[in-house]
Amino acid sequence: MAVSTVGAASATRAGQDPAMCPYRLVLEHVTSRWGVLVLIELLERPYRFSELRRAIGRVSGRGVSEKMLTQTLQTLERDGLVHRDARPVIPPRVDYSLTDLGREAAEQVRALAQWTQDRMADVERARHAYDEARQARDGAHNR
Amino acid sequence: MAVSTVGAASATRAGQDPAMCPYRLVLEHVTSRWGVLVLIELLERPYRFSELRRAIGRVSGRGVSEKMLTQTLQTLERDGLVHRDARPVIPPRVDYSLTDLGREAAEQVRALAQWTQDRMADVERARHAYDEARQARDGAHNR
DNA sequence: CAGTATCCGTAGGGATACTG
DNA sequence: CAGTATCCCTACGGATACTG
Repeated sequence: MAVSTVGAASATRAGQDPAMCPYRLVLEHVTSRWGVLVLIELLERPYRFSELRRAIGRVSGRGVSEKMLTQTLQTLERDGLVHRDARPVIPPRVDYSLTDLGREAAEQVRALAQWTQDRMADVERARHAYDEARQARDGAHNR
Repeated sequence: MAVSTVGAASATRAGQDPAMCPYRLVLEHVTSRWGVLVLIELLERPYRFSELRRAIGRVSGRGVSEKMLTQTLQTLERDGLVHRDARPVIPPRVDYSLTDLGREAAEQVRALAQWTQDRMADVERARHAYDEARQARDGAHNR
């Protein structure tokens, strides 16, 4: 049975909408495109800004824009998940790391990401089955 | 230490970009705004289309549009997480439920949502601290 | 009821240039 | 290096109307 009140949903644009129940906002920060990646990477070790940027955009297509990374980090910092350690040296050096709270979140996110990877085979099979069924249907429809 | 390969990230627009490593796509489907809510609701019990629509948009602001719910459900169905049971009666009746695979995903998502709720107090405190520190800084900056 | 098809607005997010 | 400030565009997602 349900764990408790999680089943109570809300909606509206995510962004800054004040009319949304507060926990949904945090959830969206954590599950956001870059939020997910930032948390997972920081679970490994602390990172500097540009270092993190490169780490995230490692594989395929271009990575995060500076703007988005900044924005993501600020949001997560404000929520108390990420710690920002800016040291007044030249050139500037800023290290980002997880807080205890952030680590808890990151572990859950990583678990989900890991699950996704582990189950990719099943997903791929489901997709092919779906696509073939669809094609058969559309074919019948057109003849 | 890291569980394995999850730390390897990718990027590019989520949508249908073929150049993104496949598991990231599934992760984005699962963590998408409506995907999260659909999975959590369906964990409770099966739902009919409109019923699900209403259940999701229960609390605050307006809920999901038909379009978005349809799209979300189709994506999740294609990924093999949701089962669609369309019965040829009049009026049409379609029930959505979780597959075994979907249930695994949904449980992780619900755990994350639950965690978020449980830790809201900490998050709120962090936010106030952040906002005050920021205001103090900006104040000093302007004087 | 359960969708599909269209039109359309907006803000999410990328690229670039500039600052401390 | 680590950001901020701007410009700009597209695709996410809402509203509406129509179909099976």
